[in-house]
Amino acid sequence: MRKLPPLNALRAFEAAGRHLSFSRAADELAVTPGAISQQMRILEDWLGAPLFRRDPKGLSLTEAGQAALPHMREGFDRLAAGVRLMKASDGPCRVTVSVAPSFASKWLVPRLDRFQELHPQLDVYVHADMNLIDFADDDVDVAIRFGPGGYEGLISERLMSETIVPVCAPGLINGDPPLKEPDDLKNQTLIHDDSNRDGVATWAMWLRAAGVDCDGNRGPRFNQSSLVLEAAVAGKGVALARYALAVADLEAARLVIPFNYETPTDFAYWVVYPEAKAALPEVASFIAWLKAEAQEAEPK
Amino acid sequence: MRKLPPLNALRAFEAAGRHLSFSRAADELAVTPGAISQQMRILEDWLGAPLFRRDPKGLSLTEAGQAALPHMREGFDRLAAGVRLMKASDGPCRVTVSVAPSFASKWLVPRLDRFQELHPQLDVYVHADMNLIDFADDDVDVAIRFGPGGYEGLISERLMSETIVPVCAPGLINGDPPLKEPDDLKNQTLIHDDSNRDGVATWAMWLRAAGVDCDGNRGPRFNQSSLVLEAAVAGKGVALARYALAVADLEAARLVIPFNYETPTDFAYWVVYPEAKAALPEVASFIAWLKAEAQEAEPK
DNA sequence: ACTGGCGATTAGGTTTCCTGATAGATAAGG
DNA sequence: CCTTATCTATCAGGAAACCTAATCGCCAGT
Repeated sequence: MRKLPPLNALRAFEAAGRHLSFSRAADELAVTPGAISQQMRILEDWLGAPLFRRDPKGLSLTEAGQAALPHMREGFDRLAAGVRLMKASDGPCRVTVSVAPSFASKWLVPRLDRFQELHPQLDVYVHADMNLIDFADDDVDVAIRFGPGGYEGLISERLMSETIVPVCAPGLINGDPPLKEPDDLKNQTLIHDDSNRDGVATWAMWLRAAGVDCDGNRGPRFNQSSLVLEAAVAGKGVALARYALAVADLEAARLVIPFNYETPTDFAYWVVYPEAKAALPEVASFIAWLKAEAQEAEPK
Repeated sequence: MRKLPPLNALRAFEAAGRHLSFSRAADELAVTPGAISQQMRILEDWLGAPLFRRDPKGLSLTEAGQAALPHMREGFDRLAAGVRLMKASDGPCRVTVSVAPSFASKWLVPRLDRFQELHPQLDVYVHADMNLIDFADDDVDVAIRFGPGGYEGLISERLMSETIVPVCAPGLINGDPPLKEPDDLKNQTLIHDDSNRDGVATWAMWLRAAGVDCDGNRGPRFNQSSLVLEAAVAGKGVALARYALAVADLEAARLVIPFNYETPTDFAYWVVYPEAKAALPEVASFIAWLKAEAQEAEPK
């Protein structure tokens, strides 16, 4: 016989432990901080053991709390997934996907209508955001991320790998000055992408690898890859682009690769989602479609 | 932002769905049936969809309810596992194992002191029961079962395979009448084990396979394998035994195998437990130990 | 037709939970 | 040093959730 403490106290603990703050937990659950404080006292009394250390400088979890927190998260995730299954919902239902703005505009959105065709009853809500999202906070079903993979407590499935290529507007190739070989980059404006985290090629790295002796820090910088590409399309200079993002512009001849000097990267695109979300048919459909699209796009 | 219905209603649903009876759910949760009924109404109102079909002939789940139920079970399992982790408990803690009485007495209990040596701080509670148990109802962490495997919604790991052999007290071999070959069984008392489900060799099946023409239904019957073995030790006749259960008596020469005619069976011993239980260190230790012991015992 | 088992329903009481106010403690800023 | 902001703890009172007890209707098996 399963004996559980008051369930609301568990939910409060899950939120408080995740935020490491009673106030933010209270905010999330739409109650006052006092309520959370009381619930935690009740829970700790029930257990006979403390869950939080109330240090003057902030809250932290005891070992017991630390150990239990992931299970609480996973447990409530499961319940939430179950609840969504209950809402029979012959009506339209929604999949929310969190994705970086550039990947959304350059890769995902152009393909979305194909998903709509396959699943007319499903609405996709694209939540474009630079930051990693918290699946418990925001109402996000699945995320697409570019990085090294291996996201803690979540299922990560590799979508596609990526390579870095230089791109520019076609006019620059035979312009004045011309752009025929890497050394010509010394005379070009370099456009920089600051959105990439460590581990992805920068101009400085690329130039060094290509043997071009030149300061790779000149030129305009953008914090979104899509802006970088649009600047390149507008002929503002030469950019280092992630191939998957540039491919549409390359195929439309709005961009060209001046010289083929690919830099593969260990980073890849990943679909990331909490285990419990896979139980929702609409989410499962979307993930399956994503993987199929990526498969098709991958061989280039 | 995760929006959940009243958690108590979900718990009530999980119990009601599992029992397919409001009364039994009420019993389990120690409330009145009316309370369950109300909770279900609240939940269905909240969802805007029915979860149960109230047929005159009994309760059944709607499709939505059916789909959601396993998630509720799993969700509460996770929460329960988390709660157990909270109770830091440097004190002694307990692993409850459900096992058939014969296997308990003939295999598990003789080895338990070795587990105690390895984990002195852990207490093992052996819950011997013929029936399959319900992990949610009873407070059982892990079960050992003899059968075909593949238990729904639970993790099943194969412990060891099994073979069926005839056994008897040593004195019967050269007794009067003697017991030298299968045909001599016509003159012996056959002891029957009724505890085995379909698919495990009976005397009738064994005699037919061995080409002995004889009615295999004579003789005393027991509903527990351990009683069968003890009758054989006492010289009451010849029994068909599961090797794993008889091995201790064979090694001690209280029993012998009159002629080697093994019958392998597709059934095997399995450790079975809910996924969430694996998170508990004491349960994980016990399962690991079980598998190691079985490994050692298996080669015979 | 009677009886027992099961679920639905209602009114009313009990427990749980939350609020709002208050206090203490800390850190940043003037 | 004092102010302000932020955070948690605590308490009393009230709101909301929850449960009981009693009753009804329905069916099945005496």
